[in-house]
Amino acid sequence: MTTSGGPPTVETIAERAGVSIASVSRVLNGHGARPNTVRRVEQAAAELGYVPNGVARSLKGGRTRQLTFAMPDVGNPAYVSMVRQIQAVTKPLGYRLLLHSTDAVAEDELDVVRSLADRTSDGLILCPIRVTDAHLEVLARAARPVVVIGSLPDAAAVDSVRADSVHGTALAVRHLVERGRRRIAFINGPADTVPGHNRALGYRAALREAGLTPDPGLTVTTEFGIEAGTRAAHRLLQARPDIDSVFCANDQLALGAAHAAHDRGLRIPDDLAVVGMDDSELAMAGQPALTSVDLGSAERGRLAAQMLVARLEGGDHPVRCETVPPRLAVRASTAGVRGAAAAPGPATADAADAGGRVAAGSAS
Amino acid sequence: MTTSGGPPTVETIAERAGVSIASVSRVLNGHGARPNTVRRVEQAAAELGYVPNGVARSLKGGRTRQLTFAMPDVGNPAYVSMVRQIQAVTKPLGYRLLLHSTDAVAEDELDVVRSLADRTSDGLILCPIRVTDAHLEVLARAARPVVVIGSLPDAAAVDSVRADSVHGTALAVRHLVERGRRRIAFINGPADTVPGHNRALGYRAALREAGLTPDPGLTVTTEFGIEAGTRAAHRLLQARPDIDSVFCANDQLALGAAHAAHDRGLRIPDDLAVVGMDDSELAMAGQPALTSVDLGSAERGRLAAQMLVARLEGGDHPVRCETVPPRLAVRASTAGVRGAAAAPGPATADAADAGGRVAAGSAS
DNA sequence: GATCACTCTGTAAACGTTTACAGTTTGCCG
DNA sequence: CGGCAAACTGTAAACGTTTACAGAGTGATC
Repeated sequence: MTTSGGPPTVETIAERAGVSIASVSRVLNGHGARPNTVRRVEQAAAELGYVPNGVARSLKGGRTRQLTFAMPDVGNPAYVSMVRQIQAVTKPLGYRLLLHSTDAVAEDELDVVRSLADRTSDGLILCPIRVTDAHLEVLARAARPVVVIGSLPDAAAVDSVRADSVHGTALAVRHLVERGRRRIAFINGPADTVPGHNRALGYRAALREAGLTPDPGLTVTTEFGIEAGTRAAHRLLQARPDIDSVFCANDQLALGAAHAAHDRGLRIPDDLAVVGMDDSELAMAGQPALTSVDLGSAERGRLAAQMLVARLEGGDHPVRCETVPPRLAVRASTAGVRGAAAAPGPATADAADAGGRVAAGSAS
Repeated sequence: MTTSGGPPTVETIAERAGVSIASVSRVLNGHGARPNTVRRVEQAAAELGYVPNGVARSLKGGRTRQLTFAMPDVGNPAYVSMVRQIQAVTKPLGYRLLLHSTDAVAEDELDVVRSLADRTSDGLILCPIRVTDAHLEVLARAARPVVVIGSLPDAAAVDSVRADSVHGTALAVRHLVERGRRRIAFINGPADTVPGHNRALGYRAALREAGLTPDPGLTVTTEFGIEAGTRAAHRLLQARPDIDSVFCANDQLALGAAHAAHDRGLRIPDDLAVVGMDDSELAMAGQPALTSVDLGSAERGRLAAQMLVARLEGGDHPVRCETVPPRLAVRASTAGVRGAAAAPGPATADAADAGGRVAAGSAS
């Protein structure tokens, strides 16, 4: 007999039901058959516990119903929340999700895009650490649709979703100004990255907008990490004890800064207001809880997934480039008004609770 | 011409190189050919940018080189560190990783196992929320190798890796006892889970082992979360102000408890020692940093991946069931010796720094 | 009862690869 | 230069599915 050891196939079912493999396929895909045929095929399939081979299906159908998400670091909470949202969009649609950690090496990023040519994945969501010319070249030839999370030159014919670090930073600085702070320090992450550069831009712009002169002595850059934040804050506070607030490039740094303040006997927010970035769980871990800029990681993931699916299932449409507006989660670390000189508009003291309310920010 | 619009295939290459598709395949897989043939095929492939179709390969080869990792929640740091380790093991071996979030619904877990029959994945690492009879049944029929991260009945013929919550908890309690604490409270997570139950077991056992009588009034259970921890700790400290230390079922609860202590003007570790569990970044977020039990999430992920790969590539071997021993990361939240009556051995005061040193625990 | 339209079914090809087998070439040796 | 072994090459089948096409069956209608 042809139906030997292995798992059942259409052929096994066909034999058992006494029909052809075409009928088996049709019944199983609901393409219409005589009731009698339907019954026999379904019974045979049920008895043998038949499950169609997905690989064969993919080969015939020309698509795998698999999507790939490639990002620098699985551990980073920002990417974790992207994964969660991507799942939320794609799982109900029956897509499987392949996870690829590039470990922040550019060549690995290029390889992921190139490997789309092996037809293993129907589409890709890519978070490049930095976009080089090589990226653009490879993206232009990509064998499958790609959505990039990050900034791309306008010329690139690739869908993308970007955060807005400039306005996100400005949002934080403006908030501190409204709370009456004037000597606003800035602990930045590595400055040689696009977001790092943009944060510096937003910081200076927002200060000037508020009529304040950016003071180079109030900015330090450091690698990311809680302890790095503590060290940087100590350095700042040592050199410039007059600082009344600090904005940090992520929540790790902010929490570290809060620790430093505590070590020095400074009270938050009375003596030092602290604002972080990412609105991760670490912001809630502060005591008091930290105000934090949410650059919309979750939203970016959701959007990217939707755009990719639209590319796959919808017809043709022009290249999309979306910018997710930053939001500010206001918490106790910036509560209270020290000086009211700044904001002549309606008082903002009612926003001083720790409830984590959120204010929309502007997008470019 | 047969080579039309689509991407190049072996046939396209064969035509261009003037050889048969068999030769193309052989050259590309290094199975030996005349130098002249090799040269022509390689040139043709390079010129056309040929990439073999992975789906067709999988169909012919009977394996996809894809593995699936299924867990309840992508956001949970414990699973995140598992993902990272699994990647670390499988990526160098050329496996792709499919991520499946079951959202903690049992039926979804069963479906993942069942869907192994579609041949889309070569193997599965499953983290079930709880193992039911239905799980065992489905696992017994699994079409591909499965490694379960979690506890399985001995009878199950499935590879598994388990944590040891009992000894992990005991490790924490013993540490507190050594530090001179006597009224050791316990904030547990949901008690109707296997780990929740095991923690309760370990807690009582370790107390008795130290000659202390477990006091039901010193244990509370709550859902997980920082704020839940704060509330639970307030309740405990209100009712029993004599408490001198608290062990919490995860770092969120521990951090919340630390906040509560701070609110009440208690100093850590002097007035209240705090120990958490999972050794996540939150433990470092405490001020002072929190001592925490590491149940070995990373190690479990690594082991599970290795076991799965061994099952796939190695020959047959008996079912393995590994238990990962817990470790204690000692930090400042348990520093200092208040009473020396407990540990008559060498003083342990040198472990009182915040350096996060790690002590091995016992495994069953 | 013959014709027709219609539905259902089976055969075979296709997706793109690898590989068993048989056939061809090559080089070597006597 | 003939014979032989070894190395290489091509044809065809196989993996398991879906589907175009043609053929067979069904029922309705005249």
